[in-house]
Amino acid sequence: MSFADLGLSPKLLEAIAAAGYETPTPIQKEAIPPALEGKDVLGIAQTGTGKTASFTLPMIERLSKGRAKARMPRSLVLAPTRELAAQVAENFEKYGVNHKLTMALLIGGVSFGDQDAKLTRGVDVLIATPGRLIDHFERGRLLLNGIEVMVVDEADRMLDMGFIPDIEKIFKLTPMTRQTLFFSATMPPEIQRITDQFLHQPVRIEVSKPATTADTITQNIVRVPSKDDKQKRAVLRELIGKEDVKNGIIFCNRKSTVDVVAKSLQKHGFNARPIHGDLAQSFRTETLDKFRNDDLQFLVASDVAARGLDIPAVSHVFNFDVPIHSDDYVHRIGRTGRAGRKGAALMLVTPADGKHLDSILKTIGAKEIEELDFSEFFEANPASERPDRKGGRDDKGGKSRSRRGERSSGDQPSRRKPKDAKEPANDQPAVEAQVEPEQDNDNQAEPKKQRDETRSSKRRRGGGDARSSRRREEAVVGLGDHVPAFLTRKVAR
DNA sequence: AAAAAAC
Repeated sequence: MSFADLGLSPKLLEAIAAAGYETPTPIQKEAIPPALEGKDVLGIAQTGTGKTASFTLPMIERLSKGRAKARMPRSLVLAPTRELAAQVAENFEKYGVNHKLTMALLIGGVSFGDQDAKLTRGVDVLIATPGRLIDHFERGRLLLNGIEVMVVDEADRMLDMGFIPDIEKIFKLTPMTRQTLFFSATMPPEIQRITDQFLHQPVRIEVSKPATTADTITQNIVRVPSKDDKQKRAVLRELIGKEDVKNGIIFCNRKSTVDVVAKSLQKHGFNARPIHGDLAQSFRTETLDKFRNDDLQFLVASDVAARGLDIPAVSHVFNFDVPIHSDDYVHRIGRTGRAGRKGAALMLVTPADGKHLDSILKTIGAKEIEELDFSEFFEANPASERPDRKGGRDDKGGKSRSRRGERSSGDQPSRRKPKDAKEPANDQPAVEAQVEPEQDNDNQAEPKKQRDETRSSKRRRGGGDARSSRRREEAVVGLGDHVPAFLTRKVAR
């Protein structure tokens, strides 16, 4: 079975071959033919299954005939995160090399004007995260009634993120005659309801999970006696030193922990950068690019990077924190051992993590994960009375130029009693955050703590609560004097 | 116990 058997055109087959693919994956085999016929597709599949190409290829085929009008895109792909949207765009570029398709990527955190200019010129493919798409729409810069194909990617994740009302709204703005390709890793009731409502006799395709746990990934844990993050960071360094790490992702549960761990690794001379949703988009993009190009060895990440991102050939995944939901564990370690390669997943487990570890073991269907013996390390470095490691840090920390001295006391574990180690990460970012190495974007320059507070209070006020989204639906914003009547009218379906 | 996403 080859791509040629799926009914794709020579132009497209050439691009696929040029990209180095020969055999379609199961979901591609099953989804592409009905999609080419114009049928709706409901794909139940995770990332790593070749899902993206299963919708980009038939879309390119379909869009190769016809031309886009200004502000009326012909197709729309919705993705939950900016990175994922950008990845879909790359996919279109890769497979669309022989087609003259125009494309716009509407995501937050980047300039509005460039996106708008593209919309004005007319695009065949619009790829977006829901927030920015609706923003454009409400400014009257975008019409969705020319949509021929609409794709919803990672729908269950959209549900987790509270995007479902937005998705429904967007569905209602597109013509009923559209073709819908809908993908979700799981089918919770809310998602089922959406597909019942908006898909027309879809071809349902379910592919099994990509080989995750047992097959290609070696999983281990390290028991850490203290839940002091400082000790965990020391263990992490020790662990990295013992492993033959080509490149690795280090997952933390909190954004603040991501910052601290990244800074700490940098100070110890590791090539590491943080990625999470509070960092400037330019920095996120740059970091991922570096990681993909092997210019970066360690990506310290929140769960923004746990799902969906296509980062090939990661040799190691480190779970600095035990994920709260066992699903997240599966997604995190799924970043390694991809495409049949070998991978290692290592996790730091403190006594407080027992419950979550149990649920992870249950989920992956294992009685236990083999434990690495770190007793010698802990004997040499007991958490409570370990001498301040600052000295050890300083001799490697030539990069961290400023103000280290004035806050030395803040970083001493002895200052804190185990009881109030409740928010271990909380006071430490303030300590380390300003030593930001080679970053020059303005977000980074602000004192971090304040930045976080501003953002979270903004979110609380503005965030997607029902009232504000209703307001959003009713108000027509930014259209000036010329508001076409059909735009102020609700679209009946 | 979190994270993600719009100015």
